[in-house]
Amino acid sequence: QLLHRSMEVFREYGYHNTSMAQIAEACGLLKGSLYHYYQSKEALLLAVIERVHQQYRDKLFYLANDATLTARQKLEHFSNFSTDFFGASTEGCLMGNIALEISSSSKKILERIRLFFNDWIEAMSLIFQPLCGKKEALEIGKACVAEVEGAVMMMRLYGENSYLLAAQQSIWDRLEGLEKNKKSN
Amino acid sequence: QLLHRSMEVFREYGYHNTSMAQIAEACGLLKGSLYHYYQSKEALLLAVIERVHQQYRDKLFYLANDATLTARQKLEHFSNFSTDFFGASTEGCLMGNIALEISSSSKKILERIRLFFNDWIEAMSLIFQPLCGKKEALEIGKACVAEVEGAVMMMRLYGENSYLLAAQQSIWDRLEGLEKNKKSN
Amino acid sequence: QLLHRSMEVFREYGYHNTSMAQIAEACGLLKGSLYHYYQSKEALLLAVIERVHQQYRDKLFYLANDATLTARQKLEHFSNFSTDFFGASTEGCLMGNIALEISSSSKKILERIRLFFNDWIEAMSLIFQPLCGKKEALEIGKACVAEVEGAVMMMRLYGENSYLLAAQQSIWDRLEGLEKNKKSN
Amino acid sequence: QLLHRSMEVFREYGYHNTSMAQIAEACGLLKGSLYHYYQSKEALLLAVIERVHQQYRDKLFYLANDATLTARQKLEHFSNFSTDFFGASTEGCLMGNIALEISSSSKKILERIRLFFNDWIEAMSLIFQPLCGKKEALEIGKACVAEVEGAVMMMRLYGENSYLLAAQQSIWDRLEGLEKNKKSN
DNA sequence: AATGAATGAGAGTTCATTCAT
DNA sequence: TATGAATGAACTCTCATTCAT
Repeated sequence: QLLHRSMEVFREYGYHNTSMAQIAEACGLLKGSLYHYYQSKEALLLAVIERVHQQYRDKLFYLANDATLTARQKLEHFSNFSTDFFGASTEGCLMGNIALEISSSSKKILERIRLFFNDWIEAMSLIFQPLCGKKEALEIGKACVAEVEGAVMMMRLYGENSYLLAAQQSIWDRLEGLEKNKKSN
Repeated sequence: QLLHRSMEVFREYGYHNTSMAQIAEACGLLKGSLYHYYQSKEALLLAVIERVHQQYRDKLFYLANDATLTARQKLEHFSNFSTDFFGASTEGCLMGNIALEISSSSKKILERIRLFFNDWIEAMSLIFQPLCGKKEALEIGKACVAEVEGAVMMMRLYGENSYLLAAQQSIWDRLEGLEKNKKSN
Repeated sequence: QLLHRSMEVFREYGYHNTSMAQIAEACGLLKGSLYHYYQSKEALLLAVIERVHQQYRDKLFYLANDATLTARQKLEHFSNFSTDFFGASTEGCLMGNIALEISSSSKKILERIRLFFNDWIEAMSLIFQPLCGKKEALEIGKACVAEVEGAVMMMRLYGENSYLLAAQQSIWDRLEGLEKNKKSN
Repeated sequence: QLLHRSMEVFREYGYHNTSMAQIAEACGLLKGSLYHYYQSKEALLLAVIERVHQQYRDKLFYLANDATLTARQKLEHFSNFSTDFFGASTEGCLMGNIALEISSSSKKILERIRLFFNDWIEAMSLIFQPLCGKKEALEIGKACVAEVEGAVMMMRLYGENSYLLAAQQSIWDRLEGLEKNKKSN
């Protein structure tokens, strides 16, 4: 799959340090051939981002809306997904990696990545919403996403995944704190 | 100051998306002239990183060792420093920005950046060490650094600094949790 | 009609600045499909040139040989044709446009375009032959063609057709000059 | 001289059929080096055009304003210049060659070339102004320029310069016609 | 007859780097 | 110390052309 292979290359090498020839090679093509599918490197990245976002939506974010699941169950899914997704390699998160280096060169890409994080944050906040106010839930959602991204960044830097586990634990702690709070009321 | 200007450019545009001409212009030089000071782009980045690390050491990290300060006082300094340092712009953290994009292309730089984070983590853990075990303090230090970096990443992505404040609050919460724990023992 | 659409594109954009994809699009095809009709871009241009030449022959040049027409009547036809043909747009003359840019890259095309101009010059000279010597008529024919081409070039440059009218007037003046000459003999 | 060599290449091969490598080779450089002087191919062409225009101005057009010269003397200069300039090769006129092929791709260049022709037309009309009305002189100027350009185009097409001589003769005829007219009044 | 995936050469351009001045 | 000309490799992208379908 062209987009999947491109994603892997972009995630590992970043945007500016990835050449079309490199991507083409990873896809078993010549660099000129890529332009048959995407009209530019930026358009290719955009398509990659959209695909990744779609995957998150289809496999993860939609669960946040599922009324039959408890907060714990939802968070369980989110934790597992993160572990599977980020834990598979130490290349980190495509969205995070790209976001940092692209923000100076392509507003279009940056905007697109923001949409992804908006969704993620919203999903996280939906998990916490039953346990606290809407506004507080949003703040927690933002904090959780930032925490995971920070952990993934450190994971990439050090090539080890203990950070990721710690971040997940921290999120569970938040949940438990809120649960305890609620009961005591 | 050549290194300071270079730092700003690298932080904003990243490594691969910054050209020597751009740096030279920011320094009021022509690109050929840069090679009188540093023998390559990588060497220049290395020097920039060293300087930034040195600044952190001289202005912040050394405080963690100061036996006359309480944990709260130390954390106060750390918070203020972060607010001043990262809050001044939304370009984020040079070390974090570069770490993500460089990890695939220069092991040397990556190693150097790890030294910085090692120091930072150690400093953070020294703050918490009086309140808990050494091992736990280290885990907390790692988590705090990851949390701040994640917040700074989101700050760069969204162009707003609310994430940074939340991360600092979260760190204070950890401190207070430990303090309460200790008293109750 | 494939050749007609191709002609329009070549006339507007020239040879080197026209891509097969552009031509294909103008013909409602994909670029690969063009190669079912013509084996190369050059062959396509050649066919276009031949078709245009044929049209000139069939609609205009043959009149120069018509013994039942006077010089004035012939010139009338030529004037009207030019007005219709070149006046319809300000894209100029395919033959002239291509001649200038192709002369360095394809002798074959150049030769073919010369055949067109040879015919045109001969036709013009046939108009004037009854009024002067054969040799002089040839010179006049060459001058007339050059004058029209110059005018069409300026028309393309300035996007206005006053030049064309002036050139036609100048040709009429030549005719009238010769007629007066002849009568006075 | 970089601009001179570039002019020769552009004149012979046109704009789109000339590569930067070709120009560089003609200048004894590598293609990348050209960008030290001009930031793009278009900018280089623009500079070439400006230089050629300047040469015409300095060597020819200014004469049209010289009140100490008669119309005949001025025209003499113009004829000689044309003979020298266009007669030296059969590559034709840079301005005309480029004008035709560029008009579809660069409005900027086209506008610049118009400035050249505006000057030329004005100079020609200044020659004729003493002999007729201002408005008529302008029409004559336009016609003369078109005639020369048409001749130069044919010269390039056929590789012979008889057309140029005929065009110059035609211009002299116009002058003599006006002179006769004036005397008879 | 027509498609569209794929090619491979070459285009314009950028850039880290060198070096004579 | 600083310049700026020059390099050569690499980059993104284009395009005429081929070919299996």
